[in-house]
Amino acid sequence: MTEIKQNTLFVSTLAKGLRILQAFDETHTSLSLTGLAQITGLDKSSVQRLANTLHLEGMLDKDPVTRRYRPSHAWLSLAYSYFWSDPLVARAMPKLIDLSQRLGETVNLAELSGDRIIYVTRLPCTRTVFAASVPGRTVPALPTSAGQVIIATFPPEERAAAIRDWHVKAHTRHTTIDRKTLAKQIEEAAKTGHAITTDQMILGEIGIACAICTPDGQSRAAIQCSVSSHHWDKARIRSEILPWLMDAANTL
Amino acid sequence: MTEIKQNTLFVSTLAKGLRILQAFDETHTSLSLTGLAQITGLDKSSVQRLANTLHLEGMLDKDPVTRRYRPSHAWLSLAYSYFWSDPLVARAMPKLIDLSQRLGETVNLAELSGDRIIYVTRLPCTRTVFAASVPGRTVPALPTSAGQVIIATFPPEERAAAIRDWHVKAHTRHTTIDRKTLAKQIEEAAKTGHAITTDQMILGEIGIACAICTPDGQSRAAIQCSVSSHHWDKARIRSEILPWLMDAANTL
DNA sequence: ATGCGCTGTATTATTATATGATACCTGCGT
DNA sequence: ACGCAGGTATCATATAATAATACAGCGCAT
Repeated sequence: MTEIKQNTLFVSTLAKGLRILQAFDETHTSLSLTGLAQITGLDKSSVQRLANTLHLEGMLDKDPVTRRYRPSHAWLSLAYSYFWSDPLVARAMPKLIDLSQRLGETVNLAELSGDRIIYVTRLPCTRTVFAASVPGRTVPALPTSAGQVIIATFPPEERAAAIRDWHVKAHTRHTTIDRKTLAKQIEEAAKTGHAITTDQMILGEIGIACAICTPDGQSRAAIQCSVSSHHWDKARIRSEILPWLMDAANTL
Repeated sequence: MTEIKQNTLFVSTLAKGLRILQAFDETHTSLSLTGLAQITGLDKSSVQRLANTLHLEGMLDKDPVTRRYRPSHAWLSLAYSYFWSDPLVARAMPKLIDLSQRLGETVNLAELSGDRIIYVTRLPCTRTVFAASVPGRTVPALPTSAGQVIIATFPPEERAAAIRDWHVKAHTRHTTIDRKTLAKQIEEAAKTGHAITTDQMILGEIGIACAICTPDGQSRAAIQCSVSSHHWDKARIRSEILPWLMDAANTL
């Protein structure tokens, strides 16, 4: 079928099984056999066998009456294993907790994943949209505070390449998609050591981020704080939030 | 190899791939090829092909120098999909946030998963051990506050079966493993509508839980709060924490 | 330096095993 | 009562996973 990857070290059956798992997302919270077949593009019979296997192995729950499949608790167990495998999580967690208590605002550990930012751990302190309160969400890196502050640590060519090539997508009507503007913002982040963005992914949300650097000065992660623009302005953010964020990021 | 499950609807290759993923846990945060082979019991060649496939599909990161495999960010994306698929998470999140702010203590959404409790979302408010601060952790249901309060909602026979059959394992030297005692505690939970346990999974930790019931009175989930026994005693917990927990659980 | 052992990589013949077409069953709506 | 959609079960076929084997790289000890 898929003609590429005719490598003998590539197990296409397993790859197909993974496509079943990845068919579930924000909009597809439960899927029928035929739904899975449509999304994955796999044969109905294949989906039947693969989904059945995933079910027997505890990776998919199956509603006995609707026969629809759903992600199982095992998906959370995998995340749990991830948290242990990422050394930054254990190091950052106590500082994140302190920060969230001190600021009374949502703080996140964000990491670079390809050209996107993934929120690895989130400590929501105020009611917000659901997507912003659970870990694992990914968003384009370029227009977000965490992304900008990470890119700002890159050597010049890599930084330019990111600004030129990385994908952006408007999530709100105010998402910055102009690459000239993004370049300026990233340059600013390089100078000041932080980035503040507004209305990028969610309207009314301000993001503040500081990079977590390795000893060589490079960065793949950031500490990020999300606040409401109804309660905060940039001046107050700079005086009341930034110093704490900076300190936490620098001691990691 | 595995002689059972010779069902034509069972794709053993996929099942083997899943075993690779599940080889990672608290103690195995990164694994070499041979390490994977040992843990999974699979042939070295199979592991090579399966791990390679998982790597190419973005499910495993590979350290280019040590050649060791690690969980990838994709594992968090799966958790993200889970959060959307579980309707309880979206309903509970705002209440959990309010609770954590009001109490200033760690609150969790716990669900029953077989004979174990899985912490689905966690809002840590005080520094604690790492395992207690990230979602996805599972523990035996019987001795934990959340487990007891859930089992307490079961009809008599199911409750008895759980107390008799479900697995328990001592995590601390004070973990309750005596089933008579557990039966009493669960009966107490049925009467009072809540459960309070001490030193069950972590020394110095007190757990308080209230069940989240469906209209028919059954329960598969609980709101749980963890506090330190150095700062709290049962009387103060009952007066200052319980009413809020109860309220949150009852309105879900 | 030399050789050994360990771990990861690549290749191959063999056949086990995934495939997808097909037929059957069930429940729902008309 | 009927047709249809979605889920389930069966089966012949050849694709694609298997595991044995050989090769390469690295560290370690002699």
